[in-house]
Amino acid sequence: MLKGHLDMIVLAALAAGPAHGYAVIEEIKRRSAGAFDLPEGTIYPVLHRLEEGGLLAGRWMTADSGRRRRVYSLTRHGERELSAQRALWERFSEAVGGLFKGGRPSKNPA
Amino acid sequence: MLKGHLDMIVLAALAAGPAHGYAVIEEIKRRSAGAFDLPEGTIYPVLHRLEEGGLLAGRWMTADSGRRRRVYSLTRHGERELSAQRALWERFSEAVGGLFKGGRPSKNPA
DNA sequence: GTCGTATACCTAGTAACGTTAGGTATAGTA
DNA sequence: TACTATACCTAACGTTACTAGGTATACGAC
Repeated sequence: MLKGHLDMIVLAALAAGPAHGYAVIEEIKRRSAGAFDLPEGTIYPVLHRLEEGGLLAGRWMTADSGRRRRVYSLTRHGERELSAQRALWERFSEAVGGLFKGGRPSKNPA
Repeated sequence: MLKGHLDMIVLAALAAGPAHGYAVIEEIKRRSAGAFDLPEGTIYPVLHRLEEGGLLAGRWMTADSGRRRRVYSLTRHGERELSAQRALWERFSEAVGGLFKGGRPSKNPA
C-alpha cells in the first residue's frame, strides 16, 4: 500500500520524460530498486485520473512493432503539482522522523 | 492525509510510555513540530482498532482531577509491530527518494 | 504452426482508511 | 453564568489502492 503517495510516485516517474503505462510500471520498479512493483490495475486508473485532472496529457502512438500504446507526459500543471507534492513529502518524512526520534521524552507517563 | 502510516505514527507516539487518547494527539503534534495536528475523530478509531488487534492495551484510569481517561500502552506485540513498521518506513522513504533522484535517466524517451 | 509468455491496454467490484460532523460530559476560568 | 479546554465517542462519507478479471498483439520455443 502506497496510500496517498501514488499520484506523486507516478508523476515522479514521468518527470524524466513521456512513457506509456506499462513502461511507467517498470520505471517505478527500477527507480525504487524493486520496492514498488505495482500491478497494472493500480497504475492505469491512476493515469486516467491524472489525465482527467489535467496533470498528464495522453496520446495514442504506434511503436515500431506496430503495437499501439498510450503515451503520457507531464503537463505544466502536472509539473507544478509534482513540485508541490515533493515539498509535502519532505515535510511529511521529516515529521515522521521527529515521531521516531521522540523529541524530549515525557517524564513519568501514566 | 497520513494514509496508511497512521498506525505507525500512533504506535511511535506511545513508544515513550502510556498515554490517553487526547494526550496522544498532543504528543503527535509536538513531536512532529505541528505537522500532524490530528482531529479526535481520526485518532480514537485508530486506538480502538489497535487495541482490538492486540497492539495496544487500554485501561480506564481516574486522573487527579477526577476525570476518567482511557490510557493506552504498547503491548509486546505492539512493540514488535512498531519495529516492523519502522523498518518498512525506512525502505519506503528510501524508495521514494530513489523515485525523485530518478536513477539513471532513460535516454530519448518517446 | 501453434503454444506459451511478455507486452499492453482496460474496468468492475471490494475493502480499508481517514475525515467530517456530529454528540456527550466534566473541569477550570472569565 | 457562560465559555473554553479537556476527554471521550460514533455514524456516514468519499477516496483510494487492490483484486480479479477481460482483451489483444508480438515473439520465441518447440
